[in-house]
Amino acid sequence: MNLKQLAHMLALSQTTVSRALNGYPEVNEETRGRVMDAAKRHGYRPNPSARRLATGKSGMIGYVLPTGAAVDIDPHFVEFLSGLGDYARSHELDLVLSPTDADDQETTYRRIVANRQVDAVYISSPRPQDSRVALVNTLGIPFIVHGRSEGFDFDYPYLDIDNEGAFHEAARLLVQLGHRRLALINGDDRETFAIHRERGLRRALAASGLALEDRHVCSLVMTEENGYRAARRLLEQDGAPTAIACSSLIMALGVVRAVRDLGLSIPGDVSLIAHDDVFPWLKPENFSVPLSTTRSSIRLAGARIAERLAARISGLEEGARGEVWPVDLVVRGSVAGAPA
Amino acid sequence: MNLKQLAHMLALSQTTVSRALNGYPEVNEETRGRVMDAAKRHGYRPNPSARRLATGKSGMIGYVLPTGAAVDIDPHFVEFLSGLGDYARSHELDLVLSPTDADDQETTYRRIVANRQVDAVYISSPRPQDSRVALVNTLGIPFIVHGRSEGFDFDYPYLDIDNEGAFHEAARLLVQLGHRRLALINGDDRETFAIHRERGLRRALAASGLALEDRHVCSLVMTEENGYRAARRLLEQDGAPTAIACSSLIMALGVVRAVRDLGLSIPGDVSLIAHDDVFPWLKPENFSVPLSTTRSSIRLAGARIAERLAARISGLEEGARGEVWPVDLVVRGSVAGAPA
DNA sequence: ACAGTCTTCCAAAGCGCTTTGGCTTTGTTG
DNA sequence: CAACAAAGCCAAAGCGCTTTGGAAGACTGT
Repeated sequence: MNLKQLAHMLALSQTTVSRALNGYPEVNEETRGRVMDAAKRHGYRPNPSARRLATGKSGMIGYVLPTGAAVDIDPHFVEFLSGLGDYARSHELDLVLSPTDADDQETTYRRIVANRQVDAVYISSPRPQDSRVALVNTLGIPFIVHGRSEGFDFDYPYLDIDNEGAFHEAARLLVQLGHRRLALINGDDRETFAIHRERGLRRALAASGLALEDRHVCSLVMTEENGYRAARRLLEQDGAPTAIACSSLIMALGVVRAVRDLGLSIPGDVSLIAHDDVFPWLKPENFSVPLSTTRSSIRLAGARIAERLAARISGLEEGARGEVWPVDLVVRGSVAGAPA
Repeated sequence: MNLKQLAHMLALSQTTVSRALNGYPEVNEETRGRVMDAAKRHGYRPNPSARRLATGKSGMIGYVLPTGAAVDIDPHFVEFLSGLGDYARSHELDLVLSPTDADDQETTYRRIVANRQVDAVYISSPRPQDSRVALVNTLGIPFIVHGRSEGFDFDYPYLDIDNEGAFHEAARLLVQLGHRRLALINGDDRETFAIHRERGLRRALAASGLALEDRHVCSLVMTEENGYRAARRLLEQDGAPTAIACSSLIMALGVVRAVRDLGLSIPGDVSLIAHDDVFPWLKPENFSVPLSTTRSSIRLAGARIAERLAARISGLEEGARGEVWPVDLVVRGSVAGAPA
């Protein structure tokens, strides 16, 4: 059942039917009623291929998915996706993933924009002066950055959490508890979120006349194994830290294992705070010692980004609006006063 | 730059240019050369919207993503996606995710097929007599099931791992080591994979005149917390099992925690084997006691499915070919002889 | 009653590609 | 050399929708 047939059986022109269906004003409400009704009765659904050829709109949002033998997709992605789906589901928005060689994302962005394959894109895990942000900004497609880039001479729309504030608060708490030697087990420090977290931690220390020693900072891909390695390295040093801030729950698993292997205890010998993106399958309160966290639901962020992208597509949102969400500090058993 | 312009500057008809570009035989090779050359030089890329309106082919594969407030996307999905991307990346295949109310996937399948939004779909986490499989089969779109359904009067193409064989082997090993009371911590037992694993385990036990007691079987969503709960329940019983087979590495984390909480040890008091889908961020060899596993890379499965879908789209693969991959049993420190 | 203004609808022109059917031109064959 | 086939190319008709530029009829005010 296509427009032509529908129009014919209504004894109307395609124009009128099309307009009636799409809510244009120049059609009699009574006629619109008839059209809507017939459309529903016959299960008419406009052909999206035709519509997109005519309008250039696809009703989809895009994400360039960096892949490659040496590239692992972040498990956080699933949670983000859940959130995106939460919104998209009720708005008939689809998401198209364009897998791309991680080193050549630019070509793909250009392609999907030139081809009008999607109406908007989002960018995740941005770095300072991220070339993707600059590119997409000039390409003129609606977009939102999940996270933040830095060092541009233009503004752009983003949604980020207050990573700096989160780790600032976490560190402040630890310092208050008497800790003097803090350590940071961070994610890839080429990414902005990691930079912000380190900054927040440093700022809190500086406020008390303390400093973060370089040897107390680790920056690694966020796996359990790397958490373990980092923690061992830190804790086996002379002048080992008495408190660790950790950028991920998965790494924290490794940290806990390392602490145990070394015959130490949490929080007796070392306090631990990790960032929690809120996974349904791994909860900080269920760690052998309940884990203190800085918490922010990445799933909610996914939903919000879908919402904002939809708003941008339909022109309801404009300009370079940045949105920064506060992060909860949730104190549980894994922090205590510094050992004497 | 569109076809019309390109044809005009080559002083050829659109027909010929189109045919030259798409490898049709009725065009002189010399002409084809000229066309190809000019196309490349001017960076001509056919407009996919137009092409798909004309051909009905979209160059995308689809996945209906069940979502909802109570629905969590499986973290395995990310690894599967990595694999899919590994193949898709080099073949300009995009993946479109259609988020859908988990209870109403059928509508979405009908929609994406009716709309010709994608050229093929895959289905994951199938259950016996899964309605999605039956539906998609009748809709006539190329598809592959990741996993297996059962109880149909038709065959269908799938890729699955030998879950039954895997858990059969695992159980056989445990029995050989003298274990008499095995337990199973399984995933959602409405899904085929879980049924197959239980079947494999039962079969191995039966071969030695043993049986799997109902109270020794747990079926839960695969989270760390559920692993913990299940293990506690099992191990606090009278006649507690001396060996546990577990369907997921994430649950195994919880099992290990429970064992520790109960003052027991692995493998002294209880042996543990888990299924490992191979995550980059959580490795069985790094468990406090290295974990024995049945191992099969879900990422490779993703790549293979993409490959087969592409083959089906282009007509290279036909019929209801089922493909079952063997599963490795990797023995590490978490299994030992049954306690006396 | 007449010009002017809405309101409501329509015919037709795209959007950019593929594909059908046919027309030349060249080559082959008896 | 006429007859036929094959090779190489083209014009035009879709694919199914949106949108432009009117046109006809109904309504207004004078």
